[in-house]
Amino acid sequence: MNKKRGQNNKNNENNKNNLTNNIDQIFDSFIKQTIFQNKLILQGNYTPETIPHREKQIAQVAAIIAPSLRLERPSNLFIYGLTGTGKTLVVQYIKNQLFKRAEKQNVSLIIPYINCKLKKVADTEYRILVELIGKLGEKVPATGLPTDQLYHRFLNLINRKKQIVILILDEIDQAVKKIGDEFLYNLTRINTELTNAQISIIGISNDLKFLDTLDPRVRSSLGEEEILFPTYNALQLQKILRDRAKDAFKPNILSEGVIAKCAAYAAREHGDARRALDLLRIAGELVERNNKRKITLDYIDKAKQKIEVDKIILAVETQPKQFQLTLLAIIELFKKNKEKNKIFTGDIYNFYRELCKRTRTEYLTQRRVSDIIAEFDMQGVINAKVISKGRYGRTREIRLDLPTNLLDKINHLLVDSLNL
DNA sequence: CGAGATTCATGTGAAGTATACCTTTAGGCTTAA
DNA sequence: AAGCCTAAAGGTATACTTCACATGAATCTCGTA
Repeated sequence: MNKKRGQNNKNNENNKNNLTNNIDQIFDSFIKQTIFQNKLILQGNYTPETIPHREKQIAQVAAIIAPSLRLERPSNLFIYGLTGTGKTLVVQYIKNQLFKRAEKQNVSLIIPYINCKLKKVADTEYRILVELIGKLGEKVPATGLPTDQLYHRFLNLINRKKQIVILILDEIDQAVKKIGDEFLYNLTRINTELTNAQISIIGISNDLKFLDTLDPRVRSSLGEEEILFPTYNALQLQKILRDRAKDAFKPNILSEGVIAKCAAYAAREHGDARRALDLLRIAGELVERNNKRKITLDYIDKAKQKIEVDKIILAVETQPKQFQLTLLAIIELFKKNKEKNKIFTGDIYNFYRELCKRTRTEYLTQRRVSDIIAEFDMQGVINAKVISKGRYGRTREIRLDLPTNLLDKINHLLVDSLNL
């Protein structure tokens, strides 16, 4: 991205009248020389026809929710496994199949899918309900209504006729971590108030120990059935990649060993298939951007770097202003005293106050900043631990395990977006 | 020298406040008979 | 008189503040060996 911008600038300086021409050229080269046959196939939300090495899990899930086709309530299901092990994919796949079948048999099924991780979309009980009702085709305000009224609306909405609702809650551990497990209890209890419809819940979690942290009541009802998704090994990853690459790229685009390398990288990170596919896709995009016709091994490395950078950059970019200021304070402090490698809340807060003064921004209290730091920790941007320094008090010890070049990038990004 | 008290800097919980937004309601205005 | 619009009243969620108390190991204190 940066590279492209740089080129544009240069052209711009050379001859402003040529600008549209140049853009045209860029577009042209994109259209003509694509090495992709169907890039969608490599994208994260694509559901392929077959899912290799997940036959057993598919069968299990299908067996568990099959009763819905007879309008019987399926057991609640809890699915867990590390990221990129195909949990969401399998569930989506079965959801589609189930829909087809339900249509044929004239059974009324509703299967809303909600990702609880999305900040500002579904990270409170209220917002999850808003999202849920929205999926059912009804608009509700983003604020202002009592939560239990949302429950009532939801209830009435699905109870209008005899039907089964299978609620899919992805990244459920994130939501519970943030807002507690009470909403799950409420959801599981809805059934007792439903006369026509029935609801069951599919919870998906990346956290293997998540179920243990739940309130026993919730645990027993949510975990009526449990399925573990094991990680893929390198060989399985290769098969997955090969299957998808076959249709995604035009022939003769991949050099020898590209797939193996992608698979090896992903296998090293607990067999994350999504990661492997991203690697392949990004590598392809990079190749295309450089007007080459062949994905070579070194592009995989480039793609790997780009993914890591992009992921964090995106996370940083989308933060609210106060969060950005806090993060900037953390990063600047780290750059200042590199040798120490750890900093404390108090230092951050002071520096943060200074930054606020510089940007003429209202500053938040330390109480709030403390919570913000805790949130960054949860998001995995920083690494914080509450420690006691004995006589010298108690604080969070914050570490930042990011490569320096990335650090600088974020730094610049923040400085830019905050107008410093 | 060691057990227990003290201390510091901030974590953390609860309650309160400001803001933005929602629904309800009542009054006022328009309209059409 | 019926219908519609508007503004006020009363309510909620969320982000933040204020207040108050909790934490936990380094350090201090003081009695004892």
